Amino acid sequence: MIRTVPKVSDAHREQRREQILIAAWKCFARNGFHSTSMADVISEAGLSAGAVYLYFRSKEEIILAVAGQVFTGIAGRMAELFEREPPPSPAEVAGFLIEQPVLARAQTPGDLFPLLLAVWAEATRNPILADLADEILGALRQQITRLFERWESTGQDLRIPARDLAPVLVSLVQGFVTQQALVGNPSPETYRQSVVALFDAAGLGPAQPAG
Amino acid sequence: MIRTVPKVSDAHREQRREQILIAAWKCFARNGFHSTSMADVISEAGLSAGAVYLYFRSKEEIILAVAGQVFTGIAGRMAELFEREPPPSPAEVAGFLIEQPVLARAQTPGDLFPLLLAVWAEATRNPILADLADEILGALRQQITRLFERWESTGQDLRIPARDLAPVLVSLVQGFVTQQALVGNPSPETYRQSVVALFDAAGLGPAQPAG
DNA sequence: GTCTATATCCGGATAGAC
DNA sequence: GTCTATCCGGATATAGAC
Repeated sequence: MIRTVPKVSDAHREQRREQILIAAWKCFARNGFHSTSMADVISEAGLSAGAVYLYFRSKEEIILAVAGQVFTGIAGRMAELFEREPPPSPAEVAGFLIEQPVLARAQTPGDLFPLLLAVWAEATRNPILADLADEILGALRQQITRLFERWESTGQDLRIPARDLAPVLVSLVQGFVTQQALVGNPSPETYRQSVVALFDAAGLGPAQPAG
Repeated sequence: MIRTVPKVSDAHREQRREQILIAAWKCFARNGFHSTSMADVISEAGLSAGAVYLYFRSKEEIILAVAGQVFTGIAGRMAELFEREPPPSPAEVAGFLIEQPVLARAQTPGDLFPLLLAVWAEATRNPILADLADEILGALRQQITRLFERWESTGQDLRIPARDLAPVLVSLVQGFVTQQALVGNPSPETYRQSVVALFDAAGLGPAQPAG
């Protein structure tokens, strides 16, 4: 006569975690990690303290989960670029990355960009996040480097070592995120256009003749 | 028979404030704003709580003072570029800004860059810092724009509106700061070289013929 | 002017009822 | 599994002696 444990278990558990992470995402985007209290997250999630602590051991654990999603979300859309034929030019890669800095959970970039700044700042202090940042940023650079090399292999001239140009391209995205978060401009369209024009002028655009 | 107030007053007062700000600078660079306690700052300054609160009303006030110095320090070295004759090319401006992101109080960039990320993140939440960021970033962009226009006036072709290219250049600096803070590379030399090469290739270098 | 000691508050995490 | 009430540590800011 042993009653079975409630059947909800697994799916329910995942759903609850998601619910909490979405709430935390919103709070962190609004107020950053440190000005957000557990009470804020709990209230936003519409749960109780006891419930939240059943799914996450600590605030730290929630921060790591959210920050991890933000980080990995950035590199997520890269695969698409590898499928293009012919291989995209550096100008195209740059334009793509600026257009789609992240999708992930954010509906509006207004939510995402300040959160990104918070994650970067936190990563300079939290060893676990620092490791993650190292891994993700390394992978992103490597993928960009490979895309450049593929483009070179079609007979184009990069003029700068692919390995060295990749961080420059990453900068263009990070700087855009930073300026958007700080002052709300330039617009993605204007900025993208300027960057693409710069790459075009440098002979790294789509329509450049080989050599 | 009224005793005069101690003569140290003014100079001493400034010196004490400096002492506290330097201590706060160090603490904030190490641990960020929110993980730094007043006890940390007080201990680093070698003073007592009572003394510190005599010169600053609150932790908030200290944060604002330090963040303000960090922000304004960035735009400080720009004047030098305006004195150069002939006007520097965009490549030269970019190279200069990457070399000298800030001098200010930081002995080593290792101290400065994480602090910069902390300030940027904080500015997305603190209205006073947000205003300051708006002001400083606006001024920086405008100065860069003017430098571009001066360069154009010597018969060079920028190909991109000066006003639109300025944020791109700012990005290249912000992205460098971010990547340095996160993973410690690329080196300033390598990065500067790549950026300058990109601008050169785009016809924005020092030795390009007019037209 | 400077120090020590402390009042006060706030936030994270838990215990135990239901 | 979930909620309420609460504990406890730590941090800011102050009071009062010297």
